[in-house]
Amino acid sequence: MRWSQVFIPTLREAPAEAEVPSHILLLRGGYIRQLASGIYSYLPLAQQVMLKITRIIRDELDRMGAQEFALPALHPAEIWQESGRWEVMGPNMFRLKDRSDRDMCLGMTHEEVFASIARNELRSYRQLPQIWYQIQTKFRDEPRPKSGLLRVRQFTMKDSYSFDVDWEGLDRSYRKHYDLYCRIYDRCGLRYRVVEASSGMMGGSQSHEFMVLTEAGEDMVVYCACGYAANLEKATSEQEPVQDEAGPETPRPVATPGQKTIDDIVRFLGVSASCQIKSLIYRFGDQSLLVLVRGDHQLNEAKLHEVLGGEARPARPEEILAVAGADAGSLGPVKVAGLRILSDHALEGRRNLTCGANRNDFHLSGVTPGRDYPAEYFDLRVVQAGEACSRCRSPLNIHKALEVGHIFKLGTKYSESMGATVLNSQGREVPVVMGSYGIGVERILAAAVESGHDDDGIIWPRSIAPFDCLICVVNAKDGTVVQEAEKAYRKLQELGVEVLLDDRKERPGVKFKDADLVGIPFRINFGSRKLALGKVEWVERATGKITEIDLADLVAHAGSLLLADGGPAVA
RNA sequence: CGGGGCGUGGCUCAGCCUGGUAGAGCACCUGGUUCGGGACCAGGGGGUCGGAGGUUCAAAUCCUCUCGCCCCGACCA
Repeated sequence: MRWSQVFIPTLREAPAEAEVPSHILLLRGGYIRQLASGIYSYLPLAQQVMLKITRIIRDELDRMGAQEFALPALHPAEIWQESGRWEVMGPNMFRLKDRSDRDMCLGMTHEEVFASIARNELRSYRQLPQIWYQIQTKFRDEPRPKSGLLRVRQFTMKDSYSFDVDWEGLDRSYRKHYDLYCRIYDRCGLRYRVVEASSGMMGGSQSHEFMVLTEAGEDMVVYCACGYAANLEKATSEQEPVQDEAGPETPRPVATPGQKTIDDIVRFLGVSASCQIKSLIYRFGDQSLLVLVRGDHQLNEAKLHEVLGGEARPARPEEILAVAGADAGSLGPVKVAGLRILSDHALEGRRNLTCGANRNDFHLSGVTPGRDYPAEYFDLRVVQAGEACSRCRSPLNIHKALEVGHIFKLGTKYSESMGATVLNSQGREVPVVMGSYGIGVERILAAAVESGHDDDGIIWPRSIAPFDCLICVVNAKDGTVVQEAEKAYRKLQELGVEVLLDDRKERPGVKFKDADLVGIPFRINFGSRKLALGKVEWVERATGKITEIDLADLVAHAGSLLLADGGPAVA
């Protein structure tokens, strides 16, 4: 392609709405434009990248024996009502009515549609396993779209679904996808981690997320040199034992006027945070819960939801007062009537702790769990960096990360609710065991920019760059330069190299700035002075390294460098 | 949804507090000079100041409402 004929509207300055690097650079580089909050148009360069990524995804899935479908994005309400998710999805689902006033929606995901095909068509275990996939647009009315392409309301997802007759089959399909995803992200040039994750609204028994470590990410991942890695929502750790303080051996009220926070009590009573009980009141449905964690720990709401099997929310101030007779800051588990008490394991077996007295401006010291209050124990705390890995006891790391893929063992959740059954080898009717697997295509693109850029612009991994290389006509008025560049352009194209020719009548500085911004991995400079000596410059975008090569060797050089491997591209 | 911020030529912003002729840089068009890291000179085109209502002799500016966008908290690829 010729730059003069491709629409690449680069911007000198970053639009005010962009904050994260990928958003800024994709706008400035002329890749994307925003249509509305969380809705973007992909311009020709971005479309090239999207095609590169989907080509890799297709290639890997097809090689695995998965079959590509194309399902509708527009769904009738019925199938979502059958699975129960018409309600569950709430305002995240784009809903509309057709001309006959029937409820419809835009697909957020396609378990229901695929399950409806499966239940109508799959009859026998002999037809299994099946792996079905599509690369298609998803619509989710996110509460808060943000960061350019990182969280949007319309996006492209590769979603695949496996159907097996039993759980062993699901394990195999799941493992295949796990390995497949690793190959896909490797080929896309991403550095990622696979972490244990919670399944959220998808339901199911086991899931892994594929995470790219980046500051722009919205998740936190916990990982260890030994290979342990988990989403912070799911992560566990070992803790050092804490020395209990000496105390009255029986709960004793202490006046603590105006002292509300854990830190207040540390200063006021000289009791360390690890010897305090943090008491939180939550509402779960129409009941109130008292949730306890150690004073220096944080409650992990995701774990609480897992334990409860549903969403709980923090109680409002007036609810707290009604339930406990005191305000937040003076709450505790001793002598609270009629409340289910859920405690983190870290409080089990401790003695002489300090907590609120359920009376404003008073605390209790000498509180011993079990003796002074009953509790159910669960893992409810947020892991903190530096705590010991529960596998190898090394200190854990925590880093921000962006989720680029997620695989779930769904089990029979959808096949049961939607009646997708087959006869097994014993002739018994059993629900199909399903898995579902998703890749966010735009997120791969955005993650690549987040982890591949410098002050001048984007640095694409070679495998997903919009072009393999750029020929820069440095001196556009020099007829010989133009002629030779055109000749090289044609030769490289014939060789099968995807090359962009910057044939614009611009000054060199403008072209260099644009080239760096757009981020094509290699730039070949055709300049008057060097060309007179029979040389051109081969410039590597990532390093800025310039190699002079003989014009006569250019095609061979490019061919060996750009068409070589076929294996994983290097970022 | 709660909290904060911003809407002024295509882009970045000034002007608003203290009402009185709508501005700058970049981009764009014409001519000229430049030509290896976002050139310079001269001339030119382009804006219902997000929208509606109000106050006023007079509103980009003050008031009310509304829409949009961004950011911070609970969700997800």
